[in-house]
Amino acid sequence: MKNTHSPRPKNIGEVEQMVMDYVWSHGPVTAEACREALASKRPMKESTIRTVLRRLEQKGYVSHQVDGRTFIYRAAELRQNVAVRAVKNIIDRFCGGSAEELVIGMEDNRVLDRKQLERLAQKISQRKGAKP
Amino acid sequence: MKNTHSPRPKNIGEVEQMVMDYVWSHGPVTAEACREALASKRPMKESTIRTVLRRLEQKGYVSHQVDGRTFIYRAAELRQNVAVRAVKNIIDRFCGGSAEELVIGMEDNRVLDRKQLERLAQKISQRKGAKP
DNA sequence: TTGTAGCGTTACAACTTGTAACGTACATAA
DNA sequence: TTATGTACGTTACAAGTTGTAACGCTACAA
Repeated sequence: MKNTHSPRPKNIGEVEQMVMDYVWSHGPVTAEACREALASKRPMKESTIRTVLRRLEQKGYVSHQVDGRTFIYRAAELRQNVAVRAVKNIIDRFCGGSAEELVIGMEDNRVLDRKQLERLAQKISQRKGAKP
Repeated sequence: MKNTHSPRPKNIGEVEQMVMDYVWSHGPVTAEACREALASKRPMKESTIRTVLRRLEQKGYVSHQVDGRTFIYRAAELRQNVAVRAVKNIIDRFCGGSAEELVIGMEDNRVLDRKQLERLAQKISQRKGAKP
């Protein structure tokens, strides 16, 4: 296994992750809406949630657009794409770019069970004909 | 997409990763051997490499065994398993535990190309009959 | 004009990561 | 037996990250 080190992507903290979850689940949000939604799980002051959102924007996870005096934040990328990039990074770092062994290893480690693997194989075959 | 947050695993730094790469590639190593091997890419003082190895041990990536006065460090887990756990974590955090969409997304994002997907499907089918 | 909603600036503590000087324990050569 | 070197732990420190928030500024409403 070779090991190509790609530039490590900006990590995401625990609170940051929570906020992203909310932004991904519900569409564009204001800081206040976000704060209120997370209030039960994670009470935050207004300035706190705003700092978090600002940092998420610096990291490229969200972007904002101004509506009057209010910032509307929205996810800059699909959740799935972020996940894929994160996985790609792991593959580069640990598997020399080859994802195949990894996926097989996912069964050995029960990340995917046999049923999921079968559905997976099926989906893959369905896509055989898809355009590049 | 639900989102179950599993306890986030100890991250691994850049130098730590390099050291792990070496430990994974070559079997059990002493601190000195490790230091010499990485010297061209990353010159480190003796105490530095030892600190790194000690921290890696705290994080559970390596374990050591004493031989006379010398510590022999060895990987505590297969590289592949660490990779799989890292991926599993991403799946839990981003995909509510379902890896399938992720793998499909890996083609859309060209992490896996069509050929790899086909080999993958083939490998999966080969394993259909394997014992659990 | 004055309160206030909504944002940026600044700050700070805890933690992580890379780096290393220094100290300690033990073995071996002189 | 003493001096020396080997191999390790302890301690430290700077830079970066993350969570948290107080404060202050500005524009709009009453």
